[in-house]
Amino acid sequence: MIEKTYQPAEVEGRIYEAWERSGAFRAGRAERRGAEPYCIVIPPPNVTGSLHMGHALNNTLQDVLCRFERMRGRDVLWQPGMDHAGIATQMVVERQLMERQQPGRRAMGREKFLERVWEWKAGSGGAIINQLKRLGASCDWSRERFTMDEELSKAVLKVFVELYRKGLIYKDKRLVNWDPKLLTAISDLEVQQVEVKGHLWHLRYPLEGKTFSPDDPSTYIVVATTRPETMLGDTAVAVHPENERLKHLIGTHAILPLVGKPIPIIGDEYADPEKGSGAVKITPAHDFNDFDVGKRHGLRQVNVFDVEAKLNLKDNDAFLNLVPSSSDLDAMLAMHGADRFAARKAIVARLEEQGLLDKVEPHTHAVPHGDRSAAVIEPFLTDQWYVDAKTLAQPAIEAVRAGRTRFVPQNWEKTYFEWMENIQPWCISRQLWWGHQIPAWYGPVLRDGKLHSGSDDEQIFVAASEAEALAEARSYYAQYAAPVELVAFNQRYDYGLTPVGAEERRPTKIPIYRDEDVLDTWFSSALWPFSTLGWPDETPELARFYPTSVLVTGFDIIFFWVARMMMMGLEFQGQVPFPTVYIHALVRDASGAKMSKSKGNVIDPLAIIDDYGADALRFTLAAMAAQGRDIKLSPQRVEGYRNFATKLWNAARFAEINGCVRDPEFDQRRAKETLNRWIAHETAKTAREVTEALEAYRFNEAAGAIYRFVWNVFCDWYLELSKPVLLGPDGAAKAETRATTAWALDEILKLLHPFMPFITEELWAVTSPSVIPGRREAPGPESITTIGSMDSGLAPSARPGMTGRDSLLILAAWPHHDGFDDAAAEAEIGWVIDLVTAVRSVRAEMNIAPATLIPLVLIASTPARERAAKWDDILKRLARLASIDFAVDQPPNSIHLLVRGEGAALPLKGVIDLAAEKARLEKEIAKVDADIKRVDAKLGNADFVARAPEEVVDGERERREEATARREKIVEALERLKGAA
RNA sequence: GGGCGCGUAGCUCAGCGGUAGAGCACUUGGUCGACAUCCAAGGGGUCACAGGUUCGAUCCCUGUCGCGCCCA
Repeated sequence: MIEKTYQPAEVEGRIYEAWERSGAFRAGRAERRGAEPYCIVIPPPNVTGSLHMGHALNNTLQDVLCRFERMRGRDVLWQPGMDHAGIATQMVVERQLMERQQPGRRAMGREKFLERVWEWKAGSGGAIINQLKRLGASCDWSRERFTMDEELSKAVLKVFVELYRKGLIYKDKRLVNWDPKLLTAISDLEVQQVEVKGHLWHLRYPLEGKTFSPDDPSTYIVVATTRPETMLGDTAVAVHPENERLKHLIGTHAILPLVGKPIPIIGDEYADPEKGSGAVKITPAHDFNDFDVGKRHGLRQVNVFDVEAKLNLKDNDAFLNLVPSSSDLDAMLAMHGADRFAARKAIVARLEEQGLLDKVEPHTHAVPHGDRSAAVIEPFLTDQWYVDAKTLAQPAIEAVRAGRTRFVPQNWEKTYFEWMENIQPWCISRQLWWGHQIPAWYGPVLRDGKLHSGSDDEQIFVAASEAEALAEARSYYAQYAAPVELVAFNQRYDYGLTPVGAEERRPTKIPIYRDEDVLDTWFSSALWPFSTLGWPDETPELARFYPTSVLVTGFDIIFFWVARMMMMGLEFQGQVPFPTVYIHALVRDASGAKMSKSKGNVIDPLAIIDDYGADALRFTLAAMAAQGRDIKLSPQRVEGYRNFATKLWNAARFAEINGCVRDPEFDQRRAKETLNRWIAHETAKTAREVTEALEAYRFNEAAGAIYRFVWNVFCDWYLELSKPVLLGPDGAAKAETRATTAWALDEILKLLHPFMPFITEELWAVTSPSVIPGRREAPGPESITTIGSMDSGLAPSARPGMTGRDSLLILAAWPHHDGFDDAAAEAEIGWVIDLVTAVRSVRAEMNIAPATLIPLVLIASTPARERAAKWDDILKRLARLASIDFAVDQPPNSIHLLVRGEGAALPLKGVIDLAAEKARLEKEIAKVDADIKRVDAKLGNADFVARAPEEVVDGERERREEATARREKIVEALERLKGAA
């Protein structure tokens, strides 16, 4: 028996286990060896992550596609896994150490720390995997991958080495986005620009050769800056070359206040004459724009901060170069080690004392913040590894232009092109421990027959392994007898030099050491579509599933991930990683705000699943996933779809109660009963709609089609119309209707399964247990022979007479009805529906009590009379009629109806309010008149008749005829009513 | 400043060159054995505004206003 109510919490876990045990999620199932492959790689969630609504949407859509294609017979691989989230994970573990008052990362050392990270991962990492399972994700978990897995790490090494050898990876000293809290570089994409209310300080820089006087503007130049503390690193002042007011100063020098050294005043278009004072200070080591200006003019780069963004002045050769000693300088040196914000205050104060502060304006500007640490990012001059993204981007751009990869919706192409065409070098090194350590080793450089070393001057050996790196180094240093030794970073300059002669010293060993840094997590994610399939090995999976079929992701990740997968896929596989990228919306809260922890407006998908079931959540997300718009999620909407699940459940119960048991011999196309032919017709139509919508990634349309079919067609009409037969005497018609009901329900379960996998699988099982095909007489639950791996743990409700399923629903064949169509059945049942609806309308309007049975008179053609006779029972029951009679003319004192062009009347003498009926008819006439008027306006327009397509004009003519006929009948009815009154 | 998108029923959103749709909310009535997580009926929209293209515009184009996001 089907339970009275559906309990998602009770069912979902059991069903999920059954799927896993059956092996249904697995790619490469033996019976699908010859099937077309279908592959989606999951956007790997962070190992630190937990399921939020964005994941829920993203994975629901992927699961819908995978289940759909799996049912269509394809060999589906939904490749799951996670990425190692370098910064986030390291932060989590460090925080944990701190909370437990254990030694910090640096105290325990790299190796120990990494052990701890792995321990953490084993313990509390990857919680999201189980959460995905609760959502119903049908990933092939046997193939789960992690970006730090040995195999995937191998891929990372290979890619790094190859790109390095091609010159597409290189080391460079440039400004990076430096996080002074996490002490690492981050990429442009990990920087969030935040609008901050700050100030624009106008500073006076005295001109060389003049005696500074605050009262004489000709003795100084005013520069405007938002970051006065960087002035210690200024190496020029720039003015626009066409700035009439200031251009005469170009070529002269200003004296850098507090430092006292002259810096050139240069002409550069970067200085906007309209902004600030028209002159800007140039600090190449602390500003991206200034860096470029500096390159153009050959300016020195003076870095005045340390890695924590504290003033670094003592022993700073670049800063102290050519600086005369002074009390100002002493004061500045005394601030060595001061935080940048404290330095700002102190410097501004000192400038003000000396009359060098011109003015201060409030100024709102964008300040870069680290997306993980929230610290203000410092442009910082360091050596880092870069990928030549510009070169790699070219084929990736071309692939989208040529349509080898298309975006759905297409307009995201623009975003992709926009970014790709302006792409910057990709900084891939991170000063972290958790991640793929860069396979680069350094040793002293050989020049003029001597070994030189120093942090800016080293020989680099890039190799896939330590052994290879050593081999390379040995051949490089072949002229020395001294052994090449791998040493720790802090021993990198230890040559153990031995004196040979008076001058010469020879090394007793040559140290090489490995780069301490790791790679950006996205570097490994970029390889995901092929590294997870086994590359660099030539695995059968790689051959079969690459390129993958589609990528499903959010737009926020186009730059981070999609673009990079395109680049790497094309470079290393020679093919795009996916022909289609489906970009879905962002999930927002009910009022449209982005969900965020700090706003406290997060809707937890797991809480929704607890309250309404996973199916309701999935259906909601799919139904709202219209292309090109964000999803504003409200629990109310989920509740509505929970009700939908309940509706289906009850329909199945109704079928069961009425003995609607599946008959494998039954062929709906040969059904004899019109009603059954009708539902077959409607089912075929719905199957087409759902299929076409899913093929076009129109999830909301697919969901809408099945929703309407289940509720408004199957439940509201088919089941209602079938009741007299099902409740009536046994016979061929009843048997056929039972079989049809069971069949239609099965088709519904299949069509709905991608959206609501749990309840459909449960009903599939409950309505007929999985048994070995051919074993028709299932004697009882205990002795059912289940298909080995398919044994389910599903509700064993086998009863005598039930016939077995060939498989779980998840592996059942998707409906396709080869264009089955029955217009005659549609006409007949449609008429019944319309007639019942029309009568109900009148009853409601006339306030006729439900208990009152009323007579119906049909003024209609012979076919309608036949139909009426045939549907007599139904019509009486659903429209609550006392009798159905026939007449040539409308009887007096009756209400007039029009159903599919034919008249009907409800003689309601004494029951109806004649005045009300008169008003109703007049209202209808007005409606029809408006209709006619509109059509006439069109048809009266010669241009319309001449230029509009023929079928449109014909349509209008037909409409006019119909409307006129309708009008006549209503007028007639009205006349009769007046006559009677 | 550059780019993308949105403004349709009270709310959330579909739709889209040829008579405006759904869910929720609302109103009225309903418990006949699937379902009150339900059934039946109903009200409610100059499709932001102004021009233009067209035989015809909610839909295409331009502009205005309002809102959001991304990149500088």
